[in-house]
Amino acid sequence: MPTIYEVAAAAGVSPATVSRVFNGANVSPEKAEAVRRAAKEMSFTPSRTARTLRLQSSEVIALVIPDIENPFFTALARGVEDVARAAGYSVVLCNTDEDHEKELRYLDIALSATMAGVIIAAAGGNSDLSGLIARKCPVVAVDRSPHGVDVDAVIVDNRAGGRAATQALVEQGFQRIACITGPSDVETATQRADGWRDAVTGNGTTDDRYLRFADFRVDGGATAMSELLALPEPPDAVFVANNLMSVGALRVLSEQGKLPPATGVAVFGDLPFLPLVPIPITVVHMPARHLGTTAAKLLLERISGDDQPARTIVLRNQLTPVG
Amino acid sequence: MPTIYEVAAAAGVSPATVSRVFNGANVSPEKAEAVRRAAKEMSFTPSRTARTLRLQSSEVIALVIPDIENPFFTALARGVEDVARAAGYSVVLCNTDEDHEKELRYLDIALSATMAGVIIAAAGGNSDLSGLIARKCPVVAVDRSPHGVDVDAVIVDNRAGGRAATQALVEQGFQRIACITGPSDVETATQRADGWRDAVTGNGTTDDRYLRFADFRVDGGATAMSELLALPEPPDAVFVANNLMSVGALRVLSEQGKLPPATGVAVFGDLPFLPLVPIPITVVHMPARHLGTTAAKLLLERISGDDQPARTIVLRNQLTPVG
DNA sequence: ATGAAAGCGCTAACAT
DNA sequence: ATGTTAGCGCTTTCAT
Repeated sequence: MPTIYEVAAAAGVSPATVSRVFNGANVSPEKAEAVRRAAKEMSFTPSRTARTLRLQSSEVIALVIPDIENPFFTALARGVEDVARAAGYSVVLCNTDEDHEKELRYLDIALSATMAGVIIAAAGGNSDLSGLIARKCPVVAVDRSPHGVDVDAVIVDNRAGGRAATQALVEQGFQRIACITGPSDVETATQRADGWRDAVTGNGTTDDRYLRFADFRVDGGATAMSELLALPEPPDAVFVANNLMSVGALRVLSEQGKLPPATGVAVFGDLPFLPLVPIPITVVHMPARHLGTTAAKLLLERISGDDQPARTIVLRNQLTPVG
Repeated sequence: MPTIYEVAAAAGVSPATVSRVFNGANVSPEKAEAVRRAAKEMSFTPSRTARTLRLQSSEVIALVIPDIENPFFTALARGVEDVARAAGYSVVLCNTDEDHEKELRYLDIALSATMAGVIIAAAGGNSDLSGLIARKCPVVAVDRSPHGVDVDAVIVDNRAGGRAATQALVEQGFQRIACITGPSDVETATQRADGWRDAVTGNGTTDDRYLRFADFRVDGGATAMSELLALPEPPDAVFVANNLMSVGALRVLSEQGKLPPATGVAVFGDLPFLPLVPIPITVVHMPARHLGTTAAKLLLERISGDDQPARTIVLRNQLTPVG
């Protein structure tokens, strides 16, 4: 790897001039040309590492998400990317797999690589953002807002969404509405379950027999659905708190010949790939991409020095019947 | 951000000693302890940037993929991650969106950030890996092997898979078997189409009316399927060359009431989320995760200095009837 | 076992 | 407009 020194020597100028050429500073056309030629000749690429060390900051932002296999998060990632790229930043994705160790490691990297900022959908439980915050590394939380930390957040109203979805089931006349939600240490999971509880209370099914904490993944949804159906008095409807679990739940319902409309189903989040045969399901649409673009915009503001108090932006999620 | 100098001062030792403590070199227990305490006190994190600059290499590897929203690539990513992590490396994902500019940018970053290596599923056309290769940055291609570059590659036999899938359709008695494949500048797309051609030749349908180049995405599959069905003499079966497009194609078939078994369908790649209602489809299983783990292992070997000639590993993809 | 010091490649004063 | 130089934070000889 050639350095600016070698390019400088080849072009007959000083290293500073080479640097200036690559950073758009004032350089006479002839020298600039000479530098560019020499650089091309040697196929010189400026070292980002050295630049980052010198500048104490880079143009890459980290996007930390708990499950890269969930289409919701990949759609969100696309949103982040588009906005970030347009502003000249690159995005690197870090998959934590809902695991705190991995998460911590990535945050550590972001910090010690002096990345420009991080957008994080926190793994379950209390994520430790204190390091980032202490070092004033711009952070914005997305989808899930970490407990007790004062950072920008872009979220949806999980409780209201859960309530609306469940309410739709109530209005459809179902009597025993179950709830399959995510891990109990993930905020969005409990909030959506709270929404469910809001709606079923007074409807006779406050009963926690009908509440299942799963893992936000396909198999977890399937297992929970099986358990519910095995109950002495099985539910006649179910509110599923995320997209992936709904795939599992529907699969089980299908196997047992109890697909909607035989069973009522409402889902928080969009089905990743619509079922081929139209099935009447209630869906709370998640503005995944929009969450991403919004978070990226907030982060960019922070990066450029915006110092106002932390903001929380709540995006609307729309209730739509599907099928 | 405290530096080793400040930690050294606080602990009453030299910077070199601090460095040694953090790198497992020989240091007396007392001093080591003092250093650790001071470091914790100041919540010191060694600068990876400085370390990378000094060492001229880091412990992160870049995984460059063309479509982060495709479950095939995310599964592959999981495979890479698991192997890399176990060896102490972190993986950052770079989404190129099948776009050469983005790809080039990420490769440039990998290089100028002196990453340990890169695993790449190249965007369509000829990816330029020359920079990486010239600088001896370890590279392994996965899923798609870039043209005319001599690098390790982990792939599947696309042509054989396409042939087998189509052959299954032939054996099921279909007469006019169409093919929906990916972009014509993506190797895997043309190879799978070649496999289709192998199988339909002699079956009367070599006719390119039945061949469609789409974009490897859901909508592309849907559009292509619509076009095919609008033909004067529409096909009675279709071989779809990737997972996402099959979702689109099946959707269109469903809308027109022509779902299998009315129409024959064979797919290269696993349906991301199986249809609820069992539908008889032939699937060429893609060992996505395995592609990832294998690529990661090859890369790790190269990183540790393995200098043998480039290898190409062809993984088996298994034909399975589904539904 | 420990310290002093050079240097990884770059940028930004400061000088000219 | 251009060159000189110090220094970003770390690792690693080379001494001791």
